[in-house]
Amino acid sequence: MDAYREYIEAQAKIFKALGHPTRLLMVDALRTGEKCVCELQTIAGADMSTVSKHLSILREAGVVSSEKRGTNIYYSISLCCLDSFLACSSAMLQSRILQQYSMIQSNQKD
Amino acid sequence: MDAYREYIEAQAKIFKALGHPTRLLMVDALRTGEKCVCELQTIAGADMSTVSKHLSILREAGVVSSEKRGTNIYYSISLCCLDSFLACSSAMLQSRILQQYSMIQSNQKD
DNA sequence: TCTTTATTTGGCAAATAAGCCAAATAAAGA
DNA sequence: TCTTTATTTGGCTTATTTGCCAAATAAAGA
Repeated sequence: MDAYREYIEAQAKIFKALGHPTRLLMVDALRTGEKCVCELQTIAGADMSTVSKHLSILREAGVVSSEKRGTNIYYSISLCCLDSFLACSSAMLQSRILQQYSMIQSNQKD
Repeated sequence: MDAYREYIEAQAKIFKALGHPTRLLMVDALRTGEKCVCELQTIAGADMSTVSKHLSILREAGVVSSEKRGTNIYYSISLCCLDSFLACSSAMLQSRILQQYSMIQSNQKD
């Protein structure tokens, strides 16, 4: 049962890494292809050191990987199922909004 | 662009809810079917109030939903794609372990 | 109505995470 | 070699989260 605990913790680490707006924003941007830290800084709109720390959290969780090329370090997505993750959670959010909307409708509150 | 920010934040909230060992453990247990809070307490091995607070985080993120029946409140999974989430992240963890293992092998460190 | 049982809430202390500045590193170019 | 540029690390403060206790709630049963 201890192996199970470790496994749960590793899995939680992945979700936790994705569970921060700035990190998710950067990961979402990486879906169109790799980007260097400076590009990600512009996208995130945060201090370079903050961005760097967020990226290392994502890297340690296995969500992204980095490669140095020339002067820059390029980050890209390494969690293969990320697209389906995001598609799924996005569908869920959308259906929730529709549900709320229909509740408002049936209550005639608008 | 502000709607996008909101959207990212809502999505991050889902991941954040799953990003805690105790919460993920409970969610994983719920995959076999609904459970009352007291059952989840036994599984989590934490104080009842702690469990209750974790459950409300999961509920607010839309991961689980609750229904009162008789004396108890039963929680069940409402995030439809949870199974594929977990299957995917688990496959990813497994491949990472295999990768590390083959690295150890090729370095003859064991 | 009074208890009991199941669950949530309030409040607080301890642990953890975030974000910024300054300093370190590392590699490329002059 | 000395600068410059890109990125990471250390350190510190502030904000957030966690987890427990005690108290509140709510509904069922005696």
